[in-house]
Amino acid sequence: MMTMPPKDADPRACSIADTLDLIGERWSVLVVRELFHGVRRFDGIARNTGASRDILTARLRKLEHSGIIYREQYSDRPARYEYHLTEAGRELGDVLLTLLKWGDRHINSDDPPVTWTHSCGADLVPEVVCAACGEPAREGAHTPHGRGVRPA
Amino acid sequence: MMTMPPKDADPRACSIADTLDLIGERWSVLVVRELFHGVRRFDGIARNTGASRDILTARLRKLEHSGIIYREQYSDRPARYEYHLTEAGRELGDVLLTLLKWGDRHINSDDPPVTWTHSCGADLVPEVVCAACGEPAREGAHTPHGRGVRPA
DNA sequence: CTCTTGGGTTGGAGATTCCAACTCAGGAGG
DNA sequence: CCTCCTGAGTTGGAATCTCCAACCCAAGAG
Repeated sequence: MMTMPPKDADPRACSIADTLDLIGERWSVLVVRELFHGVRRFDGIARNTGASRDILTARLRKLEHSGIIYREQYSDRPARYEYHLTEAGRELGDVLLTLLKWGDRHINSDDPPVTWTHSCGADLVPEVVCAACGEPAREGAHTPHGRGVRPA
Repeated sequence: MMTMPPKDADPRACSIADTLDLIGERWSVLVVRELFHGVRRFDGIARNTGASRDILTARLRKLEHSGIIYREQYSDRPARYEYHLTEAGRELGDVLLTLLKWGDRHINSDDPPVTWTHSCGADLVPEVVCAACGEPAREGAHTPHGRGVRPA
């Protein structure tokens, strides 16, 4: 049976919530992280994330059904698979980068565990900007519109 | 008792994982979302997220201990509180925006439930760029460095 | 004097997650 | 031939977490 929200709840229509329905369970984001690191096989993903194997199986199936990853057979008899990101999965890189930046600033400011070199040569510091004007997005985001908005 | 990883696991040192330890449980991100929408009180957050009240209490306490939110008393007798984002909490806005963008593109492409107007006048489309060169961050992120990196 | 609002706490049921152990198939070493 | 190792899972049972309605208390409204 699907779990239903409490009787008096009225959840906001929201793409954040919808996205978390796909990747919000424990381990899912770390699975995607491993694929970005180029780790493509079950055992490697299990080891590097810390997920138990049964749960990892469930997460991989769900990510596959959600169109975020696909698996490719690289051996029959016995069947062996590698996992890959789809284009939609690769676009989750933006989410991972903002999570990484926050943790680097607020938890590991003394010693960031992983840094990425950007193609421009600099150590990558991701910044979220408005596509229209190029200014930082967060501070200038005002007045939400749409059916997900509530009358205060 | 804290849950321990499986015996054969060797989790990667990673700011993404560390950040998810703070906000990765169900409802936490949606609580932060509500604070960005200006909803500051327990009942409103419960209604708009769909979280049950006991779990919401636990999440609010954890977010508070993590330095992401703080609560301010606006009434004694009976004690009543409003929740607010700290500066660290406000910086999670970048994470929310990338989650929002992904869901808008891949789940709700026909009808995004909430859009934000940016201070420049345009509808906000968040983009993640390299702070050094201004080019998109994701495609150009190569060769990770640091103790969180594994030998393939 | 009852109802509503606000901010929780409690109890018990049900769902999820944990982890070790097991499977099956092929290849390597001895 | 016999055993170990790798890969990709499955299975069982225990521990943990989540759900949700019901309860609590205090103040204000009708």
